[in-house]
Amino acid sequence: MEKDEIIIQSIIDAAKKLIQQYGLSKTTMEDIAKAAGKGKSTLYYYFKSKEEIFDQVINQEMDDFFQTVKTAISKQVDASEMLKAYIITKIKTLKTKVNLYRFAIETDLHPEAINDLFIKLKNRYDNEEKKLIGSILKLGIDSKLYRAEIQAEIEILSELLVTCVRGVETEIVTHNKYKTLTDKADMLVNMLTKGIGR
Amino acid sequence: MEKDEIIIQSIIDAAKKLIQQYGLSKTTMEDIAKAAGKGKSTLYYYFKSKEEIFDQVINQEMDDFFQTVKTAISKQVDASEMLKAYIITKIKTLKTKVNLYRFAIETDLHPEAINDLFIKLKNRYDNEEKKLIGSILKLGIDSKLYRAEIQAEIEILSELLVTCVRGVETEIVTHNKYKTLTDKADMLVNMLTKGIGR
DNA sequence: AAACAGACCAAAAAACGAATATAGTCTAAA
DNA sequence: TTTAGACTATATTCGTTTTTTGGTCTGTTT
Repeated sequence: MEKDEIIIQSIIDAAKKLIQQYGLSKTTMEDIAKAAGKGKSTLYYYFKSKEEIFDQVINQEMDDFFQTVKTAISKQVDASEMLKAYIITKIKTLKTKVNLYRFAIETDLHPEAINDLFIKLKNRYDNEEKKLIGSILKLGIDSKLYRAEIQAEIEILSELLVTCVRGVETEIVTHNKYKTLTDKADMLVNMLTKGIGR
Repeated sequence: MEKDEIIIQSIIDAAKKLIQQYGLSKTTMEDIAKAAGKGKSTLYYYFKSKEEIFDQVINQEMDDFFQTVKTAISKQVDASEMLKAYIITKIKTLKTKVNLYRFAIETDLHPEAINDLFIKLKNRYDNEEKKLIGSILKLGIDSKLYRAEIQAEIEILSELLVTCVRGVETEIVTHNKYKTLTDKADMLVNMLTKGIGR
């Protein structure tokens, strides 16, 4: 890593820690500067605004999140197991992140600033997620696990799956129903593969 | 209808209209009284608090909502068609209600009062919805459309389906993706019955 | 009594202005 | 090139006053 990259990262890390402790709105540029052992104006040498720092913090967290899910998927042997791993890992990781930022969520959630943030994140990662699921389905077809006919509908099916998992996600995270997670994941994937019809 | 029932309903109707126009928090007891052509204290003769009036308004709307969905389901010939009708009618009806209360949602959504409301509604209707889906699945099994084995998992499967539909709901309502509604409903039910495995 | 109105009150919310904090800039020094 | 610190204009917080509002009480009409 270049020297200035190290400094940039140390600033982001300082901001990350402060956001976790105090929330977005209570974290000031001076707090960050002090925590990073720099003067405030130094931050403006590396970043053009407060928002840019926050964006980077959030992007790093999201990338980390996504990476965790991808790694879990890559360890599985077939498409159906991958889908299960996707659901379970995603929700578990979400839980730890929510826990990490639990205080920040409490203090910041009401202002609509956070709402804009969610929209930004959704636009950014929704598509990647669809593509990820799409590639798993494709793999399932190629390995003869899934019927070839679904190839034509793979796009909308991926979208549907992401949406369904998001429903499960919301249910589980907002109502603390973690016990049912693996059951639901198994059932969803079983239903998906075998169907309930006779 | 009894005379006092008529008056009670007229008060509720007045409140309903005002809530749609101005939102929960901007609708005062005096507004309601004036709109109903009564004095303020008269409202307290029929209702014990403002909250009680609002609860009744919301309950009526929810019952109406639920009734619309049930009616649509009852017109279908088999379980799978019922499930499709459930998804489509629910989301369409939701859309019209959201539209009706669009202004109220705008002005009221931030305060956490509305959050408590959602929790109340969820607790109240979630279970009814699960039972509804459960009964459709049961019907599907009885009519040999669905495999008998799923009988054992009917509870958790209903819960899963409600959750998935809620995901689709959120996606469609918050991102105005109404065009994809019937496609998604068809695909979800097809996936559910036939599965994608080979 | 049943159904209502209007004055009334305490408590909550809105309005307002002063004090404070904060994002971002500028200048200069290391 | 990198950093600090003083500086400013704007946004936020905070304490105070004023207004609004849910709810009660008293009394009047039906």
